[in-house]
Amino acid sequence: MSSAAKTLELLSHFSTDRPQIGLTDFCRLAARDKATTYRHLQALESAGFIEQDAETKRYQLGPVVLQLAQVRESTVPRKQSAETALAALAKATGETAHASVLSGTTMYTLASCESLEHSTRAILDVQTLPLHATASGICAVAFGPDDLKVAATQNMEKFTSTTASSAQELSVAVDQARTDGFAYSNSSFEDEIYSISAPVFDLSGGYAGSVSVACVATRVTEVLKATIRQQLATASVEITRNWGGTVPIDLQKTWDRTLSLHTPLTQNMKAAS
Amino acid sequence: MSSAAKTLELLSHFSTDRPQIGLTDFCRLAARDKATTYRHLQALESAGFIEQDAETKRYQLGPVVLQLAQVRESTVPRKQSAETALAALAKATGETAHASVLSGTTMYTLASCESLEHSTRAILDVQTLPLHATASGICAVAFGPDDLKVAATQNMEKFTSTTASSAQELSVAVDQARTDGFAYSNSSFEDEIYSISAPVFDLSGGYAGSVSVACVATRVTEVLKATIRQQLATASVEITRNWGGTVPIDLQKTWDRTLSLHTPLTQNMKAAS
DNA sequence: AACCATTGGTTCACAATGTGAACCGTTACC
DNA sequence: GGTAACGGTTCACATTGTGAACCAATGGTT
Repeated sequence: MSSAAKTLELLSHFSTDRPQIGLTDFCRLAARDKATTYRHLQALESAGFIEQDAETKRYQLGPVVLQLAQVRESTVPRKQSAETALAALAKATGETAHASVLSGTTMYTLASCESLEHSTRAILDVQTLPLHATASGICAVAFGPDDLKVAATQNMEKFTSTTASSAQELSVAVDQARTDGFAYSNSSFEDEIYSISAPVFDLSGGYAGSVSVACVATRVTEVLKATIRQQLATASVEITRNWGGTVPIDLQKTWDRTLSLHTPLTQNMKAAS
Repeated sequence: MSSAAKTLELLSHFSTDRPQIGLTDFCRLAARDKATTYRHLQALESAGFIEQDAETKRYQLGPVVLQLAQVRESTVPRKQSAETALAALAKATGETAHASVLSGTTMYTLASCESLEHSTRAILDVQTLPLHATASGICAVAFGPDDLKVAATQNMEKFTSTTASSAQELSVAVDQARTDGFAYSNSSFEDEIYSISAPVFDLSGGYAGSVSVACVATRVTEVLKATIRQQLATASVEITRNWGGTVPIDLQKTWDRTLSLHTPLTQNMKAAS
């Protein structure tokens, strides 16, 4: 592992829950020597990635990350162009909507939007999402590049009792996603969270990310699931359009079939032609 | 220079003008060996800071920077809480308003807002601002921590014919800023741009950043300057409040004096008590 | 088709840079 | 006034970084 990688790794320990970190804490989190950690922090600080609170001596993210984010968004405007669709999705479903993007073989959460309808709701921290344990991840494996299957089985950390722990289990979920057009996860990453995802595409024509709805598991019914699938399809089309792509026609047909199969009250008799 | 610092430095070459960079270009920009640069890029890529376009093989900023920015903004909400004031400032002055923050001895642009009033206007790229050559920087030296004076004289790159190139010249500008409550720069960083800045404070009680108006130099008149000063004082008070600080009372008095001295039509006879 | 220029990527001998146990000074809490 | 926890520093040691030279692929030129 390169020294630069170790240095960058330090930044990943910041989160909204832990926005300021002291030297000793960093040593614990990174499991590294104090002197080493200190040097790394110095490098980050002199580059503007972090700054030190003059009083508490603790470190926090610096202004440079805002600049980089601005450049990224002005180049590849993913986040901003997904947000309105997410808001609509959260409103229509009454649950938490979020979008994630694939970079390499890692899924990153991009934005999330909570519905105000219920007092209990899924809360997502900004983080990376494991491929094997989340609806977003399974969606990526199902509709993304082929190497993701391998990457997913590489690290199958068991987060909960229902986390897939073998390539077989994963395959079942992926196959389901392919036949349904939607990926599911039932408390397999975080307890009591049921998620459904749909893929989003960009101008390269390939899979770019997932749009998902995370529900409080106890609230899930077949009716809610049907609503979510319906809304996810709409949201995926919109975000895909914003990202310069188009939803593959056969996926659209898959959605149509799935939606008509599960519509609670028979009202929609169109089948995939 | 640490290897990590060299690696991080690569990221600074991204900008809205140059959002994608190839390996060879990086070598040129960073003046470093190809193998070295490649390893650095690999480290950045595996940490999610950059991603490679599969077709063109060029690199661009990755999703991680968005997450970091989100954490930073949710912790220290500088950018968002400055934006409404900047919009008002741009609207009231008809010129480009921007805010910048100090981290260590470096000034970083945080946000900018262009007025739509004129077809020609100042355009600011996201970048770091030299202390000796910009109104924001001089403002920082005048109202910020003492070590900035030294830092400013350390690197006095001559950007234009009017860039301050000696500690004396800088001192004059800084003294002017202290007696006026506003800092000025006349085409000293970019040609044809005249800027005025006011300091902004945060909850530590000290200088935190500058709010500025950048004008097309040919449009500057005494009347416009008076308007800008007036609006800057208002904007500084508002942003300072958003950042949890208060504008020092003696600075307020300085502003009052300056504003009354320069008010074109005698209407404001109050002097500093 | 042979040529050259340019690109991204890789190898390996060499040495610069990174490493961590032990250390110092300060603060804060019994 | 002992001591524990913190941020920061030193120095002998070795892991890690370095860049000239190399390879393979692409694309334009003669």
